[in-house]
Amino acid sequence: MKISTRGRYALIIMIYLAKNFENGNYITLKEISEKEDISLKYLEKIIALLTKAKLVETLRGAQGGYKLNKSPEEYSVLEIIKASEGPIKTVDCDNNCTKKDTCISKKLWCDLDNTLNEFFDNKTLKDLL
Amino acid sequence: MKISTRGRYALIIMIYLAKNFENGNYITLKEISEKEDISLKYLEKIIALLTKAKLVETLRGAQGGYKLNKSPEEYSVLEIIKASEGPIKTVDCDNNCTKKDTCISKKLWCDLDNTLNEFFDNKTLKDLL
DNA sequence: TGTAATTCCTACCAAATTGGTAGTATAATA
DNA sequence: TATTATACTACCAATTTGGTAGGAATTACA
Repeated sequence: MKISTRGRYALIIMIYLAKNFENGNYITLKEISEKEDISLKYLEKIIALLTKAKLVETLRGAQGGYKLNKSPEEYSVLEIIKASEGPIKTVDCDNNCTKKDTCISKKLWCDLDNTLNEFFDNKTLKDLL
Repeated sequence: MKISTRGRYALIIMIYLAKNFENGNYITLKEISEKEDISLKYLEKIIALLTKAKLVETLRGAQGGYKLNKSPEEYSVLEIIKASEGPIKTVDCDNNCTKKDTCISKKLWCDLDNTLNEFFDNKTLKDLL
């Protein structure tokens, strides 16, 4: 029942980019790494997830970096969490489960997932600034 | 962001005991293990957490086993989850964190923990039957 | 056109957590 | 005292977490 550093650092990155959204420049990971005091190499791995999910725009090479591709209020925290931590599924009740038809707590976990999805979906990146 | 088998199996055990609460007998883990198809040895380890938290009453030896010590509607799901999985803390923002004063997402994680606590606290063991 | 800056990609690794198994000691009951 | 249970301790494999390292590809700019 933990949010791992992947999700937390992803959010830190996105907040940093959001703060610099207005001027439209690309921000390097090096800058974020130094300002937030998180290893560059680890941030590289985490932002790769955000890039893959098309949450950020990237430019390689000199003067390159990352920036948001829409304004902060258009990002839900949910999409950032999902991109970095994967979909919210607090238990693995998949179709392989042999007891799924009689499982008495299935509804509980379903409700939990819904509650969490709603919690994160109701918050935008802008709300965090 | 997962509920581990500890929490899930703990709940299964408690639900099983709740179903047998009326007759007042001790239920053996062996029975639960067979009915729920979960290894006896693993269940032993999990119920030890519930015993330690005084959520169940135990009797050793022949005719022994486990039973609830209060009625199902008096157990919140929260206390069962806490006993088996530990307190709900989705991120480790402890006092050691050097950035805790400037941390922009601290409130988010606090709200999240509160939401989860409330979610589980509002449900009793009886609600699951 | 060369070079510095920067992302992208792949491989590797240690520590912690998860999900168990096994054996034995202890207690209660018939 | 034999049987039935829980209690306790130690161990272990697989997975996840939280990284590190090195180099290839790309771009801007002097």
